[in-house]
Amino acid sequence: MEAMARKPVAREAILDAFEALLIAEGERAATLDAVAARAGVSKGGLLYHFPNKEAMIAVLLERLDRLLAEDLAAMAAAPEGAAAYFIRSSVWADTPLDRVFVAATRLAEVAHAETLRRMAGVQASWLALLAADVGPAMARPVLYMGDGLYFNAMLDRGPGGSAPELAGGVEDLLAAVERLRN
Amino acid sequence: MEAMARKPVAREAILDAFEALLIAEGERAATLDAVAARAGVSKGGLLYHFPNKEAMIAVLLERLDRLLAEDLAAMAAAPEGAAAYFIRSSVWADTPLDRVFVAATRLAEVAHAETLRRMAGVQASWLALLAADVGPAMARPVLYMGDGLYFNAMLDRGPGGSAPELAGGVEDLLAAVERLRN
DNA sequence: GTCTATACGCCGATAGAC
DNA sequence: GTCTATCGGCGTATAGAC
Repeated sequence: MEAMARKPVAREAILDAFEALLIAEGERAATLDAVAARAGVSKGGLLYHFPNKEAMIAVLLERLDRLLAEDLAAMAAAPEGAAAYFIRSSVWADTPLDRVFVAATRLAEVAHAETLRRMAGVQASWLALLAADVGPAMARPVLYMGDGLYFNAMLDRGPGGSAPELAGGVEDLLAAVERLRN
Repeated sequence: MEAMARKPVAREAILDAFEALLIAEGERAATLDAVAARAGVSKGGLLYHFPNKEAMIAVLLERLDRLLAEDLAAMAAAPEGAAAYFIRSSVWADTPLDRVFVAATRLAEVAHAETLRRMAGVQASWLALLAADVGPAMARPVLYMGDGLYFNAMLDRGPGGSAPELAGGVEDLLAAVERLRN
C-alpha cells in the first residue's frame, strides 16, 4: 500500500511559482492571480491547495527550514571550513536554498512577522557555526559579508528578474575571510 | 523679498510619515491613507502636496541623494579612515541618512525600478571611497560588512518598529576592518 | 481537483466644496 | 491648503458548477 501522503504535483508547481515571483518581482507582484497564472492553474485551483495566502507562506517557510537544515549539516562538515563554505554558498547560484532564502527575505522586507522570526533564527544558526570556525569575534564580520552578498544580489536584480554576474569579488571575500581567521 | 520657495511644513511632515511607515512596517503598509493619517492630514490634503505616490517616492529619493552626498564628503575626510567611518555609520543610529536609506531599501525590495538604480549608484560611491582607503581587493568585503549590518537591522526590527540594540559587535567589525587594511 | 462567478474591501486617484 | 465624497481597479477570499 502507498498510504503515505503523495504530494500533488500542482501544489509544488504553485509553490515554485510563488517563490519565483517573489524573487523576480518582489512581494507586491506575488499576488494570487499572478501565482496562479504562472503555475498554470486558476485562482480557484490555487485556493484549493492553499486555503489562503498565509498557508502558502507557511509552506514556503517549511521549505526554507528543510533546505537550511541540510545546508547547515554540509556547512559544519565542509573540509574548507564553515566560513569559506558559507561565503561560497552565499553567492547567488540559483540553488533551491538560494531561491527560498531570497523569497523569504522578500516577505521579511514587508515586515511579515513570522518570516522575520524565522530569518532571525537562520542568522543565529549560521553565526554559531561560524563562531566555531573563526572564533566568536570574527563570526559576525563573516556573517555580514555573506549577508551583504545577498543584499547586493537583490540590488543588481532588475525588474526583469535576471541575476547578473555577481561572482566577481568572491575571491576577494574568501581572501578576506582567510585574513580574519586565526 | 522672500521669493525663494519656502517649503510648506506639511510637505516635510508627510514625507517623514512616509519614511517612518516604510521603516517600521514595510512598503505594503505605507499606503496613502496610512501616510496621511500619520502625518495628520487627510488623503486629499496629501495629494495636494504630492500629485501621486510616485512623486512622493521621487522626493524621498532626492532626500536620499542629498543626505548621501553630505555623508560621502564626511566619509572621504574622516580622520579614522573611510572604512572605519563607513562601518561605524552603518550601525543603526536613527540618523536622517539611516532613515532614508532604510526607507529606500524597502522600496528597492519590492523591485521599484528607479530606486534600484539609485541604490546601485549609492553602493558604487561607497565602494570607490572604500577602495581608496583599504585597496580595491578589500573594498568589497568591507562594503558587504556594512550592508550586512543594515540587513540585520531590518531582521531585528519587528513589526512594532522598535530598533533593538544592534551595536553589539561593531567593535568586532572595526577590528576585522583593521585586519583587512594594508 | 480544477474552474467560473461573484462578493467585498482596500488602494490610488479625481472632483469639487470650503 | 485642506477636506469630503466618490470612482475604477485590483487583491483576497467564498460559493458552487463541473
